[in-house]
Amino acid sequence: MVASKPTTPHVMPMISSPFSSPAAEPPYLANLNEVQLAAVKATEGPVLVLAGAGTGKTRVLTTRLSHILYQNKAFPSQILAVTFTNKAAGEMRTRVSSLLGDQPVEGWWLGTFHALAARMLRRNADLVGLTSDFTILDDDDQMRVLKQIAEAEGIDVKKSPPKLLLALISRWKDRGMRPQDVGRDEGGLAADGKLATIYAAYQNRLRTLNACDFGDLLLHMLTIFRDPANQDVLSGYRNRFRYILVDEYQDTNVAQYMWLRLLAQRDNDDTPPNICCVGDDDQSIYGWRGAEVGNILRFERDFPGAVIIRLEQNYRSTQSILAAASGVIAHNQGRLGKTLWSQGDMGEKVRVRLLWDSDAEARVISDDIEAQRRQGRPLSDMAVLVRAGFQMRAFEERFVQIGLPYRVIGGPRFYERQEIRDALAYFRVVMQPADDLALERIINTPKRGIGDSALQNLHFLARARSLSLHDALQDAMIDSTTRPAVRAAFGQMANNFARWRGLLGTMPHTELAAQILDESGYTAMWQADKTPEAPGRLENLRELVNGMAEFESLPAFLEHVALVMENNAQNANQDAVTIMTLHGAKGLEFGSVYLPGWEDGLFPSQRAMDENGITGLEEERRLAYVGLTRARHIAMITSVANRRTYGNWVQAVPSRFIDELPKGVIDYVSELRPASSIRPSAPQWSLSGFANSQSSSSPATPQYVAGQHIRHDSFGDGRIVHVSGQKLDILFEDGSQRRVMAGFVEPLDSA
DNA sequence: TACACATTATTTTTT
DNA sequence: ATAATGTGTA
Repeated sequence: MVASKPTTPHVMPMISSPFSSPAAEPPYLANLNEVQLAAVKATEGPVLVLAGAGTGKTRVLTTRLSHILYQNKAFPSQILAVTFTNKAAGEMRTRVSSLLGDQPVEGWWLGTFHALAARMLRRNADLVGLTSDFTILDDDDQMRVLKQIAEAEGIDVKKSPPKLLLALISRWKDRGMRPQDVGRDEGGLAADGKLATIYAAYQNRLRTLNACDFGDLLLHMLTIFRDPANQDVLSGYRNRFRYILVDEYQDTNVAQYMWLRLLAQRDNDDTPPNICCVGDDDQSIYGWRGAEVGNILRFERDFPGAVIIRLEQNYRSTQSILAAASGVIAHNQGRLGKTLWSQGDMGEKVRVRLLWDSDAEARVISDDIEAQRRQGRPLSDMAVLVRAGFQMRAFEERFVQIGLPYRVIGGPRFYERQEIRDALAYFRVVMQPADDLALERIINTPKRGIGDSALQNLHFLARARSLSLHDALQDAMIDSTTRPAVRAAFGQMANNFARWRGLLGTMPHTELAAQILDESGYTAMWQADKTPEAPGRLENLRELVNGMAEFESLPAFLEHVALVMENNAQNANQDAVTIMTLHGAKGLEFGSVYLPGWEDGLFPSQRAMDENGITGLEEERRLAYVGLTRARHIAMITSVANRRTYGNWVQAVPSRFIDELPKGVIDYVSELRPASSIRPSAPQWSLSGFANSQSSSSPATPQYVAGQHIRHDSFGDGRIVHVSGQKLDILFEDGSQRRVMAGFVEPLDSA
């Protein structure tokens, strides 16, 4: 096999270089293959690099950047490099520096879309009615604002949970739509059809709070860029960025795409922009978050004259793993199409294990991990990749039980812990008195005798005089209708905040932070707390203050917290198995990868299929592809016949993705025996659909045909749309389509 | 206001 | 099953 013809990059006239031109072929270009080299050297004009899994994408990206810098085509400050995660940004920074001989590269615009947009917005906040020290709200804050607004609009927050409203509004923002761009009735059924109104009210509220949510960072920049009155702002950035580089392009949403487009175009000039987007349509797994695969599929049309380079030689996985992954993803329609190939060994077949329940699953996987470890493989080179967070617990429990070191990625985040959020709220009020949300959070934490009614009173005062809650504290002190005890509490708060604010800049910010936590009584509150978590919380607070030392100032730290929601690497230097979600595993690789929970409904997720039909299913399939291609040598897929869901046992059917695996590269073993021999209490159901069990073990099971009406114990009545062996695809009356074993249903009509 | 008790939703995936 | 809410009583 041969790599796809390396498309010759078209040569553009060299732009004037800030430094003198270099001469010899730089050392960092060694060891790249032909296609990779082409991708690195095609620095001018629009380039799309389709990088299959394990084809050396990061290497190409970093080398390309080094190349631009090494050749003095641009100053670092003239490069815009967008990554998907902060971690990826960090990695890029380190690798480019090391390619350039360990020289730190300073001053380039490298970061996530959100981090970069925030940086721009801080400089131009006044153009959208904010000040440059605006607060970036996290999920929790957003939800609270939205809840207040929904309630004010008379919405039943039970029926339309703020979480859902927020998701819908975020989706609008992902598509670059402001309230005025949304039609009155576009909100659908949510919130009694008033979603558009709520959205508008929400945006107004954020502006009063001098706050932004994540989507706003981009949305506000779009608003600024598009206003002819701000042409100079846009021009400024356009002229600055000579080279634009985007990683994980398949996961960009519309707003991000438009932001890029605006930056890439030149004023009064049709010179094609030097924009390089790297991605893989087969690894697009964030559609639910507004990502548009269309962006990558449309690249050539968006950027005429674009060069497309395909990286197809895989350096990561064995032939078997690659074949398995390719076999699954081949079932998707509408791909750009790529053929991964590798010169590697066949390697071991991909193991597929059908097991009784989640305990067996955890046991089988942990046994294998220990076997690998005995063969000398480090635990850090192994990972359990789950579809959903709740699957993690079974593995944690098992690993604890047998004393296997592990680390969970993506669990509850440090900055989402209650005590951390409380502490941050104090800091936020100090920095940003208008931050009502933060003040509300801590106004009675620790208890100060400010209850619901006192808070309502304060709200009332604030609204009457158009003040922030913080400023209303002062008024309340002299307000005669306020009870004296409450008045005193308000007064003390106001004084405290004033004093702390006065101390800003007079002492190291870590010291100030510690002082705030002490003087507010917050630390004392946890010291007095006798619950078992209290010591841990105090420890976290200490860690928070220590962590601040790395930052220049309190605001710089708060910015970091808002945007860099990355997990603090717990026991990072310990040799441990990684447990994480499939989403979290994107971009990583491991020697051995364990893929549990391949059951229809869990993976592919029922919800994905119900909500987005075939599109949802295809995204799930891409997730399967991502999972498999994380593995270098060993991949093991497990599926379980019984899974505990919400506390009770639910039967499951092996994932349809298992059927899609090419038989030749699979080692398929079912450890299932007829149910009766293991669980006398289990219902009369047959496992004959599973491989290697004796078929026709239950002659009682009737034969079904498509079109037949059936009844299912838990899902109700439905109609069979498809029969494949003992597996039935049934469309239930609630509208959901599920795959269930024939043994679980009974016929309603005798067709 | 605070605590004990009852009820309820939770299971996608995250910058 | 569990954690997070809400409700009622002291």
